[in-house]
Amino acid sequence: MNLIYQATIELLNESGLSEISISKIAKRANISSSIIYFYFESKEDMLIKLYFLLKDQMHQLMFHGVTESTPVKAGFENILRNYSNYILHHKDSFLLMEQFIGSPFIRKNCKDQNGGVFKPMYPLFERGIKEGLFKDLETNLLVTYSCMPFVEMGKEYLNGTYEFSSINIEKMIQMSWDAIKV
Amino acid sequence: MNLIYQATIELLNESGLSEISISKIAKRANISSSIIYFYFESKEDMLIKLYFLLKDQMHQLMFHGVTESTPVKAGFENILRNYSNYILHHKDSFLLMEQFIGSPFIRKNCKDQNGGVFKPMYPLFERGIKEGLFKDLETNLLVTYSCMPFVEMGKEYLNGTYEFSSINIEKMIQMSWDAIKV
DNA sequence: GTATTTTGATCGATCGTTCGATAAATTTTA
DNA sequence: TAAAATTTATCGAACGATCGATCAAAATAC
Repeated sequence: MNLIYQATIELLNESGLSEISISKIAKRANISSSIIYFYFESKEDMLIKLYFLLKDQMHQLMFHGVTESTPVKAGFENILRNYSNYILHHKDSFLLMEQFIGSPFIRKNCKDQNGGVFKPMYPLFERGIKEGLFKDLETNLLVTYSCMPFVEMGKEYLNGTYEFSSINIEKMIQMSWDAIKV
Repeated sequence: MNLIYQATIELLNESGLSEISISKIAKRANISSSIIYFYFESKEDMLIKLYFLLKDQMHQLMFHGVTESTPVKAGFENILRNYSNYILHHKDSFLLMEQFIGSPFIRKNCKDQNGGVFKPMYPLFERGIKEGLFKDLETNLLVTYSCMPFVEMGKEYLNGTYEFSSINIEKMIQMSWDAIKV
């Protein structure tokens, strides 16, 4: 099953949702195409399960070492550092998530994921607002100003137009903090 | 030709790149499928030309009323206001651009567009750095912190989870300015 | 009446999916 | 524990449908 996922990730990042097919996945994974229907109901079912798997993996990495009792500022910094490491060390997964998020395919089939992939960060930010650390604005606005620059600069890193060095990452964490602090 | 484009935009926003086909486009536009090959070399050729058309339209709207002699701060604010209006009044175009940008299809076929869709903003930001208004950082970093939150909140607006009111837009312009000012 | 635009028919290729046949692993029986 | 029965995993072949693309003929415009 991991063979199927891996081949799918590769092909999607190479050619995109428009070019993928069961036979191409099977050929890439060196398996028979029919076996995919032993593990999954359909092509769509497989893609959706892959999306949720990658999303869960990302969340696990993002919140590593951060609990409800972690101080807001430390949690904020750790999550952004974790997310940077995710971009650095799981490029395929990161790129594919971005492709999924931009496509109506996921929008249509995954009603659950309202609030986007950064939804699990909301409680931390709401704590930050309560403690008077963050501006008293909509939570999704604060999360967006904190996280989206990392997403975009991650793409530019994979594009070769930005360096994701420790120094640059700390610089960005500071900028994000400045954008939303009171 | 506009019939073709319009049908393509609709179908792409409804079902995505994975589900589109020449015959579906023709059926939606109430034309024969063969005529698409009179105007375009191939399906890919058509999609690429549509992408460039939408990108140019977006740029025209974004820079409306802004020239090289516009003061940096006024230019900055006007561009973000223009972009907000673009999101508000060209939802289909905005959504499709995001889908294109996330897909390897455009990455592969449009080498020209390095720097992303916000490339034309770079000169303004470089002026801002020279004038000592902006932090002396990489231009793409400044542009990202200014614009990407608008992209994300635009998606949340279309999602029904954020209001793109004048007040909120001005609030965001202020936040973007705060993030990158010295 | 020539040039431009549009069509319907049609091509081979590929699509997602199903099927029956088995190989491999596990469980049940005696 | 050996044999039999069942379950799980994999395959290649094949299905009708649709794919992107072509082309000669028809329609339209000038």
